[in-house]
Amino acid sequence: MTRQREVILRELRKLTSHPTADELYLLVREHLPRISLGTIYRNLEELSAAGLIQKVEFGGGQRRFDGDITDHWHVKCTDCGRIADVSPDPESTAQVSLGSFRTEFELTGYRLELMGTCPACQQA
Amino acid sequence: MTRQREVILRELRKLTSHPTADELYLLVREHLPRISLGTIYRNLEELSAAGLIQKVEFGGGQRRFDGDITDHWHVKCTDCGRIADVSPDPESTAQVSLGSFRTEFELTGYRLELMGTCPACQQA
DNA sequence: ATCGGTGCAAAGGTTTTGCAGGCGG
DNA sequence: CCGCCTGCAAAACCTTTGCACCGAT
Repeated sequence: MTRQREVILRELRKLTSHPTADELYLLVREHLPRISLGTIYRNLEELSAAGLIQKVEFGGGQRRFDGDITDHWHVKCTDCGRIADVSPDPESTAQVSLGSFRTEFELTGYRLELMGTCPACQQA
Repeated sequence: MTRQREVILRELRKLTSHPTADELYLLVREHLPRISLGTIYRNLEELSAAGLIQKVEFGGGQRRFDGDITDHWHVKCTDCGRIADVSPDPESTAQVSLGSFRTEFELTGYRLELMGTCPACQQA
């Protein structure tokens, strides 16, 4: 755990905004002005592999990262692109059960991405 | 509906392999040798906007396209990367119901991507 | 002294776009 | 004749990688 990795993890955990590598780069640079974008990417990859953070890969856009590794889903606003968390209550976690799909694949996981309109865009 | 668009749509509908733009480019070029990759992308975008085809955007990889627009999901093999269809039977469609998520977003849709091991990779 | 991690810069791969020309209406 | 669509090429964009250097063990 280098200084760089430590700061990246700390800054990411401060946020609930699911930043891109580039957005995080700008934030981390305030603490480590000489850090490079390559280092950001390398460490985000490491942290993700170590299970300390989560990659959020909505199709079409660029990769985003989430410091919250508790079980939850994401919803993306189709108007402004903002991504928010959706907490998994007992009712909704029960909804996706890998056992009940008809396929010859041996299922190991899934990604559920919700789409909708955020409160701000609903008013506009 | 130009000749180019027509051929692209026809070739895509022939396949169940969820090709990338580039893979489709190679196929379409056998019929229209002078077509450009830019035209492929432009038309796939148009066709998708018109609801005639479907974009399949698994996170992390490159964009894929599906000529089958009936309601179904996709499963990606985590070993070989192959993408297959999962037919939605009455049992599994009932599993995802937008009404039961706890969020302030007004939900309009979702994307469910399954991950697993395909029959071929299970043996290997 | 060694080794992993870093900064920097360049490369890489995919997708988008500007532009002039062509085709159909 | 007009306007849309094309082919071509360049640009744009995000991410990865090679390399020399540094810092800590």
